[in-house]
Amino acid sequence: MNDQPPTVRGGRDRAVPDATVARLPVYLRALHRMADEGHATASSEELAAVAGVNSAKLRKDLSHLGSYGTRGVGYDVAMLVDQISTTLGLTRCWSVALVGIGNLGHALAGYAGFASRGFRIAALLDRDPDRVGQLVNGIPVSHIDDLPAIAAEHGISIGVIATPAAAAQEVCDRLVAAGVTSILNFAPHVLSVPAGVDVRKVDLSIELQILSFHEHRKASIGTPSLTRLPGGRGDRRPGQDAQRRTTGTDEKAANA
Amino acid sequence: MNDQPPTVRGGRDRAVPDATVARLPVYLRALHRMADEGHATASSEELAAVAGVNSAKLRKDLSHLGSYGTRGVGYDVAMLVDQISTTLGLTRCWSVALVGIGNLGHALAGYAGFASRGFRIAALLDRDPDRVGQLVNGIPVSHIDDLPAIAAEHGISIGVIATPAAAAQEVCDRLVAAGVTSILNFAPHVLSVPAGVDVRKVDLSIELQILSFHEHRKASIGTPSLTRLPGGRGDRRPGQDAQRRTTGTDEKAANA
DNA sequence: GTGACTTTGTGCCTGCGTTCACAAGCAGTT
DNA sequence: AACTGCTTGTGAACGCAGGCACAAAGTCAC
Repeated sequence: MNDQPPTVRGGRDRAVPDATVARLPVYLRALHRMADEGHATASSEELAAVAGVNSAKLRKDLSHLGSYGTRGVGYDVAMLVDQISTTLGLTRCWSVALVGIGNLGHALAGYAGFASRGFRIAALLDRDPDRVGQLVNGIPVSHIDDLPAIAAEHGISIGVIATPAAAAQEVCDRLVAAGVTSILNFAPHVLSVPAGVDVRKVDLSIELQILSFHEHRKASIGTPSLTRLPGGRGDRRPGQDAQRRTTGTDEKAANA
Repeated sequence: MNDQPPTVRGGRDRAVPDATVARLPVYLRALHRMADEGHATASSEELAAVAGVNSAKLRKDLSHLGSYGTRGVGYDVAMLVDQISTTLGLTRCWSVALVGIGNLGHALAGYAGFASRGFRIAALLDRDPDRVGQLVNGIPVSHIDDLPAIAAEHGISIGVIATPAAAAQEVCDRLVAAGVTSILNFAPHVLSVPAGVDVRKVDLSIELQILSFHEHRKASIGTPSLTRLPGGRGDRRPGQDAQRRTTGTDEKAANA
């Protein structure tokens, strides 16, 4: 059923677990922040605090990339940035095609976080003739029919789907046909793709529904007896793991 | 260290695992779709196909809510919709406060998927005086300073942060002070919250970076020897698990 | 050069999540 | 009423992930 190892093996024998890959971007952000604050070196405790994770987990994650720390000192911030960037493939610039220039598409086209991480939105695509030709954030909107030519011209291998659910599968098929092998899907629809194509989904309403579950639970058990959550003394704690699994999730797109 | 069981226990003895909770919204969407297509009943195989998961996983997930299937027949679609909705707390309407009316905030304010799932955006908030008073999607933008009054008035317990990273923690603190106990964070910043407050994060650039990793890997191992992925015969397969763990996510925000 | 201190890297254990495989159970037919 | 066929619900096994605790290994001071 599953003919590929769950954790993707890289060049030689260094297998980077999916859970680790999902956290590397967080570490990268933390490192950039510490570099801005003037730190030339950072211990696993410091980094873990900024990244919102356990220090042992961080060390184990980084150990999968190799030994880039100095015992007794910590990690060299600049070197670690390079190493993580290399592992994530961020040393080059990726051209991205964004399909669906509606409400969300507009926001994504203008999202600064993409460009700052080396992702260039090379093409905006839509089906609506009225939108074609418009300039969005300085980029002209092209018709979806022109996708093959545009994808070939810019060497696009990553696509973002921000269409309504009904159009998502067809757009997905077109992207794959145009050579796209990684897709970020914002449409609330389960995509089917050939083997070798990676799909990640972001579903905004699902996130709210998961929060609703917890809120509902808190409300129902909070009313009768326990007035407050057990164990909580009101002290702060990083609440960031509250994320992925949904997103959980989760990472790999192994074969069928 | 962790004084609360990892899987949240509901009313009596039915513990719903976090991974299951994260999938319930997907099942709910699949059920709505099948209802629209005229199915009064659905087998676990059919539902699993639409939801993009393993049928055994779906059955085990649903078994945590109780026995609502009929052996030899399948699940009653309408009853299952009710059951999942009740579990997720979607039988009532949740009022949501959205902070940060920039590019992304505009898109979120107009996102139809929220309203259709029972989430009402009761307030838009921003710090910029120029934005205050504007109508966005028919909702007036209020100043962040008015949050306490607005939150109390509408009974808001869920907040969405769509501000720049630099403002996220302060906004988070204000939301918590105003009584918000569940937060959906789009800002690329790790939030610290008191115990009892749930945080889920959605980081758009992280998703792309994870795709970049896989793309980078495909490119580097694809060139030398293996021309295509192993095991892939080009046939379709639902590639949706490729999601959550980042996003995943993951779920719980237990105590510190 | 030696000692004390700090921090990394990792072995080990525990627990959750996923999947297989099958018994239990219900509907429809004869 | 008994039988056949189909589907659910779950027991059991397996693998990944998280976290503790410690040995290895480096720096700094003297």
